[in-house]
Amino acid sequence: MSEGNIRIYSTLSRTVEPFETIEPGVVRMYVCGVTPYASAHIGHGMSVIVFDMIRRYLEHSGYRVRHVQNFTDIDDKIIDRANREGITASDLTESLIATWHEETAALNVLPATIYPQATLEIPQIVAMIEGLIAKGHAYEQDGDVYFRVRSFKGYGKLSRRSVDEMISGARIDIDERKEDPLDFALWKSAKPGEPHWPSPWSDGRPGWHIECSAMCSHHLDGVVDIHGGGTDLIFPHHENEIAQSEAFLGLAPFARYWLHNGLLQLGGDKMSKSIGNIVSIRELLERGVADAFRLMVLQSHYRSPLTYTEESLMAAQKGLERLRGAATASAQPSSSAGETVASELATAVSTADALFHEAMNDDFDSPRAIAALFDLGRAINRARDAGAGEDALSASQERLIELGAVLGLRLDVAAGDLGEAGPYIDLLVSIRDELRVAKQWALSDRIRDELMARGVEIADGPQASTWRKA
RNA sequence: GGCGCCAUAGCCAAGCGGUAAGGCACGGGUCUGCAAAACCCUGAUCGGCGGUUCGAAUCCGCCUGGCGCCUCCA
Repeated sequence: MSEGNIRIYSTLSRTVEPFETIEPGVVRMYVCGVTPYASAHIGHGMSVIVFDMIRRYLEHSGYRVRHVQNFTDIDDKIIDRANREGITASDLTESLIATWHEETAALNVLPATIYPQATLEIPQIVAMIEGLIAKGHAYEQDGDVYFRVRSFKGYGKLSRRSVDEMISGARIDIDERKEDPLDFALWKSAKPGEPHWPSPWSDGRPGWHIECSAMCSHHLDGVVDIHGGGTDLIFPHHENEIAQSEAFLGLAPFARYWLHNGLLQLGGDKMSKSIGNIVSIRELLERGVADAFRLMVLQSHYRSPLTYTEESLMAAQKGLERLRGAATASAQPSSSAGETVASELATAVSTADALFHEAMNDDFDSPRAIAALFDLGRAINRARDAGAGEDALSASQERLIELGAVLGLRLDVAAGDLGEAGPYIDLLVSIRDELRVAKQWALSDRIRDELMARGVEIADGPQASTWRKA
């Protein structure tokens, strides 16, 4: 295993650093989840796939991963949407959270260890705010509580900006109740009709940011190894989390490695709910291209932005089929290859294995790792064509499938799962084989074409034909 | 205005100091009754201009063109 050899780029240092965990063999990973107020789009899908890949590789490398992904299940947008639909905020969020679990599972994302929700952690949040007030890092004002940004000397270290420069940016709300325009809300008193929870300052709700600090402390013992999210969260969200957590805990760094995935672009712009250029995860699932989407995402480095196009999705689909073909192809009936073929294949396996791990250890370079998988796939096909035996072939295919699984790619798919149609297709194909022996080309071609039109692809072998779901 | 990122073959995309991975598409070939799949062959000097270096796609500067963030955002 590769534990101890991994290097990770951290946004905090802007450099690649050796990965060392707080506790040996255990990774505490906190990834910012969604605010469930609308259905999830493929940008969320990309992020969740990226961190799933990272988590899988860490586990593959021998670590135990405590993976926490939160839901920020109370905020203005949730309240607005719930009011418009005439349901409660929690009805809305519970429904969307349930859907989230279904959809991410369908994307082959491993479940996080814990999925905390802001509204179920109010006591921890209140306690943290009290602690911040006690230490002079926060203050109450008419039932609201604000974080005193200038009381935290490290403010701006993640996003690399200084408080004085931020002042000049004219987009900061001037709020008379704040001591300083940069201060941000930790607790907001409820307006009439809004959901609220009791606190020493008012019946109200937590501000954005504080829930993540509180849940991190509660579920991962304060400091974490990896803290992740999209690049759009660097400022203000993660900057504010650092301020809150480090001010509260009185130690730094609160997170050792800050990982940020590049954003998915659509039509040249960032896909965003507010712009409205959305492709939902559901659409992807309904089309049956979830695995192709994962391959598309992982064929680009996680830190780079990625533009989603139909063309690149289809290219990934073809690539996926290629890998699956190599992973599941059967040996030729007349396998009589010499030892040269077997030993060349064995060499290809160990080469691919080494390249794969080398790439993944280098800041999770999945594109390079996948290139090694394609190389292995070619070597397998080649060996099969050269008449490699079942044993040599299946050993290498197992390795290909295992490495694919480390990335969450399902390469070991059954040749054709069309449910109850299977036996009937088998029948048609075997009749067609007899027609072919009788050189009844017109009829056999017709069967092939008709099946193809119904999503079944036939491949003629030397002995018999095989079929698979196209 | 501030902070930051990016620009590699038709498209997507690795590499980040020693003479360009991989995928898709295209073309040629092998195999096949014809196909499909598979396999083989074929394509780039890395946005532009300077500089550093024995040597740069990789480092520095300038320019051009994109993009993200600056309190909604994975």
